[in-house]
Amino acid sequence: MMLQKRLDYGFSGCQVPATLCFPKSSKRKRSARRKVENKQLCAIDLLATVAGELLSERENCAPSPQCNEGASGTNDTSKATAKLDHLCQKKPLKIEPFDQHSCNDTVLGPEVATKRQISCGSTEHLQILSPKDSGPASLLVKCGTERNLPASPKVEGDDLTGFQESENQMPGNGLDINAVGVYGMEDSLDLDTKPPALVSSDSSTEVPVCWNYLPSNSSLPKRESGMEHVVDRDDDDNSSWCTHLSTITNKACRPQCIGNHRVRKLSTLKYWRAAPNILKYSHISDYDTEKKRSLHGKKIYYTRQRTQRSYCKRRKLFERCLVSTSNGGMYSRNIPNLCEMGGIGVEAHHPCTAVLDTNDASPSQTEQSSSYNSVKLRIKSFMVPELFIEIPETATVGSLKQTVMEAVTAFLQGGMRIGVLLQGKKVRDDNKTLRQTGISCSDKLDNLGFTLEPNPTQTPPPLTSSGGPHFLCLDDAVEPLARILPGALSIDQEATDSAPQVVLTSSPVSDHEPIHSPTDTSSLDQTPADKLALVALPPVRIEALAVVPLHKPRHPEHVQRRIRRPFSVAEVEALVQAVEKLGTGRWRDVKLRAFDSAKHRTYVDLKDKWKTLVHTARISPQQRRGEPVPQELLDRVLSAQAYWSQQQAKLHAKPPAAEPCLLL
DNA sequence: TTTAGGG
DNA sequence: CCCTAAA
Repeated sequence: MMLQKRLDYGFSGCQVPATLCFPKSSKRKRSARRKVENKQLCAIDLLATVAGELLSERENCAPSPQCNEGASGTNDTSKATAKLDHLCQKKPLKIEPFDQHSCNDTVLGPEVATKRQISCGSTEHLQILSPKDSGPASLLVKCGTERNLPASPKVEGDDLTGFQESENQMPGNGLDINAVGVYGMEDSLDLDTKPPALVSSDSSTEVPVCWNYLPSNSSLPKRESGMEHVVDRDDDDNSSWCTHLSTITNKACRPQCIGNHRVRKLSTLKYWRAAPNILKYSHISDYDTEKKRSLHGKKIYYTRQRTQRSYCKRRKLFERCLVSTSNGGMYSRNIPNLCEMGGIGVEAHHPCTAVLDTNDASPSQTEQSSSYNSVKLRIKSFMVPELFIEIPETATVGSLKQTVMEAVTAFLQGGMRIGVLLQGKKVRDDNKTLRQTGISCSDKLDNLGFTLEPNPTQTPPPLTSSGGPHFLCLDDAVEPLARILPGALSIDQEATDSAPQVVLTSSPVSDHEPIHSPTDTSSLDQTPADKLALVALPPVRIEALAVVPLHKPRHPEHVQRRIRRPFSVAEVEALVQAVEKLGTGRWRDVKLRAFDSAKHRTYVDLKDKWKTLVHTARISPQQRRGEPVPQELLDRVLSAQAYWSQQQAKLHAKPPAAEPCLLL
């Protein structure tokens, strides 16, 4: 155990690339609409098809001659589906770790992980790739007049140079299976230093800005340049657009201005905060988080405020790297939480904006344009839920791949569903047309998001992978930081620490936080179904859903926001009891007394909770949200608050006075 | 590190 | 929950 460091990989989601568009099955005339609805796939179903195929074909993957010929123009989504099926069946997925610090998308070979500096406490990029050598994988579904342009090849060279070079520059390797260049949008916007944009001389193409400054232009073989050959002319009359199963870093390296709807320069600091749940590295356990904090200092996760003023060269180098990845895919923000398995970037293509904007046009107008009136969405990727993997440092990259594959496979066994979010609200009625739903206007398309959801009717996937030395588990909604350690090490330090601890009070708040073993079902209040339901968290209000670059967890240096973990009534009870006893100014003692074994509750948390409790108690019950706290408890909160604030006032009044007695 | 308070 | 200032 001592000799074998383990690698904790937190996956906030794997991205499964996909692109599709579909007709807007909505017309003014009811009959027409019915016709459309009957004949064409509902958008949601189509999405499900895509996702399902992408996710299920991994088993049956016959070699494919090619799947990369451009799709022929058609409005028929059944053809589109067929195309998707075709693609999916022929394209097994692969799991590849790659170097986040290089634009090469360098795929690691089967070397030992340690040789690649995939080391403990760091996070490496992982991605789900389209199959190697399968050619440009286009999931493009033709709609309207767009044509499929040459897709970019995926680079899978063995050149590890970038990686190696970066090793000394980075505070650590990021293992980030999440995808599209989300790194440091905010950073990028604020830094003056940007890598030179590498712009192709080919007017019809744009070569992404890449952070490794590899020479790149369109004349170079794309397989060497490691960049996508992006053709993107949304505004063309031809509505030409090219999509592909792009890889994560490829996305990350996309040019800054590739279309009005593609890139938003947003200060993601704001959105980061606005969508903490999806942004955070929530798979990292508190333990890990705290470990990191202690390692790097508690201020490391500030973004620019800090990085700008106080960081060393290494830091700057890192941020330089962030810059060029700043324009990753567009992703929905304010997705409720990662337990809904992340958002999916959606891009809107408007072949005929005028039509889209003429919802109030006369029927004839609408009718006339209806054939041209389709909704084109580009789903850059699907995300699978967070996974937590622990793997020996001596494990090979190959086994890492295998482990990740098993994790993904295990999850996918349960079946998937697609959720549609429009402006942050879940669209539940599958029978509505897109137009009825509002998925037709350009502005709303920007607010469209997709989630992958586990099929609730399926049995949860096994928590452990079969055979291998690696164990993995799904993050569950309540305990998103769950992890399972390999073999005999299934009790980690934290468990060891907390297990023998004696809770001073009969506090119900012992820390059941991480799942330390597959058999640990002792978590309070949680049924297994709850644990595996990725939407089990309490409903989260979603404000305006907008599109921002996918916030994949950023560099591990940027410790992510912690998971929100609402206090249970039992915890509130314990807190109230402790505060009654100790007062409102001794949060550390409160923590020790009542929450000592709840590692995820800090004294700051308790103080904050008390603050909110007091507030809750003072507002009307109608205004309260979340799990209702018994009025009796709230009353106690108020009285304790009153009492202790009075005591505090007395203390201030006459300092020499003795400490107030614990009357309660 | 803790506390206190604003965000 | 986060972030900080101040103790």
